[in-house]
Amino acid sequence: MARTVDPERHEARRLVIIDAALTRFAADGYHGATTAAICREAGIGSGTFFHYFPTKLDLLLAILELGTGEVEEWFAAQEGRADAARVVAEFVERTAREATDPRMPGFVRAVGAVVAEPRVAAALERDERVQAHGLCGWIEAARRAGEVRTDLPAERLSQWVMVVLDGYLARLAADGLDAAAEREQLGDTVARLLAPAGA
Amino acid sequence: MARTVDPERHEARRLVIIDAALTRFAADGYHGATTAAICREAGIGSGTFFHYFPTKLDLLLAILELGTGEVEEWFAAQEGRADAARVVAEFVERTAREATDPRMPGFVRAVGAVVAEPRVAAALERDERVQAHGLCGWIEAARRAGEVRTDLPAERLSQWVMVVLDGYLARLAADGLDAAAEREQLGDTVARLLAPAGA
Amino acid sequence: MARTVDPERHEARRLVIIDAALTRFAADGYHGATTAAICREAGIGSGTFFHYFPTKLDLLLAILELGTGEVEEWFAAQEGRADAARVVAEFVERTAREATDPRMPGFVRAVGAVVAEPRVAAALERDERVQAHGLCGWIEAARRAGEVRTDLPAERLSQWVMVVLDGYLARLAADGLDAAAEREQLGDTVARLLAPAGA
Amino acid sequence: MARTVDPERHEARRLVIIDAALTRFAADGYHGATTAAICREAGIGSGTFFHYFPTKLDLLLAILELGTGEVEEWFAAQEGRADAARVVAEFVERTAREATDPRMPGFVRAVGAVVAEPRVAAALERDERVQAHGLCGWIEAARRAGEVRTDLPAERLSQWVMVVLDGYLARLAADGLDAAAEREQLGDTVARLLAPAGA
DNA sequence: CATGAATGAGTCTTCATTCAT
DNA sequence: AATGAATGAAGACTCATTCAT
Repeated sequence: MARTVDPERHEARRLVIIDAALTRFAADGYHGATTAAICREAGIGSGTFFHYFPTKLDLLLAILELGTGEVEEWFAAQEGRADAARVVAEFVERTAREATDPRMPGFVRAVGAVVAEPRVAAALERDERVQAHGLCGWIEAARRAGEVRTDLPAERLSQWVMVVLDGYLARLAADGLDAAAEREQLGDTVARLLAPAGA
Repeated sequence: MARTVDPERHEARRLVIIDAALTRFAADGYHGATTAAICREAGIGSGTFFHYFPTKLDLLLAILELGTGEVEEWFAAQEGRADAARVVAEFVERTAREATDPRMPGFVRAVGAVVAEPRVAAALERDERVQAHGLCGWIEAARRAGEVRTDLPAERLSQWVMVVLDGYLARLAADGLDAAAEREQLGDTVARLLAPAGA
Repeated sequence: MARTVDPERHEARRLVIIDAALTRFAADGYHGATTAAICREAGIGSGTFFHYFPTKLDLLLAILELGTGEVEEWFAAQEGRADAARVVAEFVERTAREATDPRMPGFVRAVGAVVAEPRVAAALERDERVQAHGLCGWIEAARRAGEVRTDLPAERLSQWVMVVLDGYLARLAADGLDAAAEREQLGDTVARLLAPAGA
Repeated sequence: MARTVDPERHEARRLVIIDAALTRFAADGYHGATTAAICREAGIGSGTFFHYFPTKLDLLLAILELGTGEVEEWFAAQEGRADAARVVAEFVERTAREATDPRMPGFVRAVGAVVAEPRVAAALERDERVQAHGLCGWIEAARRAGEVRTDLPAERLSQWVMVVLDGYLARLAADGLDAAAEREQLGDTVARLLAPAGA
């Protein structure tokens, strides 16, 4: 009788809810996406929802952390590579690929609606730190290899790479850009940004 | 006889409310900023609010339109100038100056929370069209003057300038960038983006 | 300078407001008719409204009292007549004629929405008393003349005449009846109600 | 597995709310009866209210439809009877019995306050059609049996029966009539209305 | 007198969250 | 574990009424 807690089943369902939430948040915004709508999308009852997440906000945070974790893992997987400039370029490509999910820009906007919440601010900060730190290391290495301009410190350069990446995501949301057509251009823009002074 | 209608007083008060709303929206987001809080900030009663704006959403739209109008006027004022590349640079500077208002990034995020609303989407689209159209003309002129790369059409280039501007605003909000320190860098980044191929 | 209070002008304007209110109340109900709408209909400012009536409710009461007064006057004008049964019939006709104003049924319903208000209840009671009392006297006289049934006291008979009159008004409102076509039938119905037992 | 859905419990509670609303509407009118007051009367939380009815207006409509349904059922149950005139009389009695609920007249007035609402108008129209149609059939039959006057078509006669019924309800509300004492008189009045010409 | 801008108390309604089953 | 009925705090908005001009 005693249903042993099945961690796999639990995790699978958790992911279903996260995916449903991503869809609803992206389409309707954080406040526009009611827990009821998320439950409907996930095919669960409202009571079940709160078995998995104590709060609607916790669900948002879970999605955020999932993303941060993936970035962390990605950088961890690059450890030891010698072609620093290539790593930076591949990170940009990776981000562009992520942005291919049509829900991404909407989700980013949804998160923006709740940054006043300290826990969201913290999660966002951590995400940015992970990205900035990851980028910074490789940009520094590329700089030493003479593949990147030296008039600015690596920290600021990685911030500016993130400026372009964030802007790219924002313009996708605004329908100003076509994700498929502009992925290449994104790489070129970052290249121009990082190019040594007299290239 | 006593015509109490004082259009100036009316307009002044309207601006007070708009300013208060800008503050609250930026700090708490669209949904986080209650009409009560906006009224408190503006020093008016809740009834007065709805004397000036039929809806909280209409207030947001009024702010948006105010911004669009200023951009329109700015471009109208440049009409006839011959130094196209300089105009583009000045537009970027102008945007950076606007971004100096610490409420700007927060407000942009607040707007993002309501894009699902058709009227907001329309207002946003109009704003982007005005910016894109204004930029596009001058970039085209600068291109003909050989001051801008020719491998991409002016339309796409203006989109990419907006990528950088949007990203700049977003990173300011994320505290990744320091508005005062990076304004110059912004100009340089756009310059690199637009520079002719073999510069 | 000293504008002497012009009682005629004042009374005229008062009637304009009353007329406008009758229109709005009839069309939108008591709560549906906002003071703003009544002012618009009357062509006055909202401030002026409260110069003439301390309260929206007082306006309703004024209309009610106007009606009661007219009934009172009508009965006073019949004083001394000898054809009692004819007077009763003429009162019914008079009521049917009043009901010709397309706003009447709507207004009656509007009043119904506020009977919980003691002052309205009192005004209504007074109106009914005036009608019942007026009718009762003539029915009594007609009864003595053998023109009206004697199995019921005059008080109850006048109540039943009012049942038919009230029902007539209600059905007009419900579009069940056509005012023009059924006025004659109304007289016949009351006649049947009052006819001596073996007629 | 635990299907919590208990349709009986749901329906029971729905009826509790309807009953509470009938009480409040009757006492305070449609606008005077706040949802809060209805909830208090029903012993439920404000949130529960909207679990059962999407809108205060929908609650009113539900009551209306309940009444219409009962009339429909009543007429359906008479199907096949041969004593047409008796059926008409019994319908009048039935209506008088309904009017015994002291909340009835007040509720009717409450409905009157919202007839401007199209949905209410439609529900009311349907109710009247059901009553008129039901009555009309039996009056026609009675007419053919020589038990009812033939100088007016059955349609108009049923309208006039409704005039008396509506008026009866209205006078009860006005305290002009005593429900217990006058029920018999109601039957007599309708009988006089329908009696063949030379009775 | 006439005006209409300003007011705030009061309403309906939404929605995240709890809990008995 | 899963469910969904129940909850009530919170928020946008309406409108009769006041008052300075």
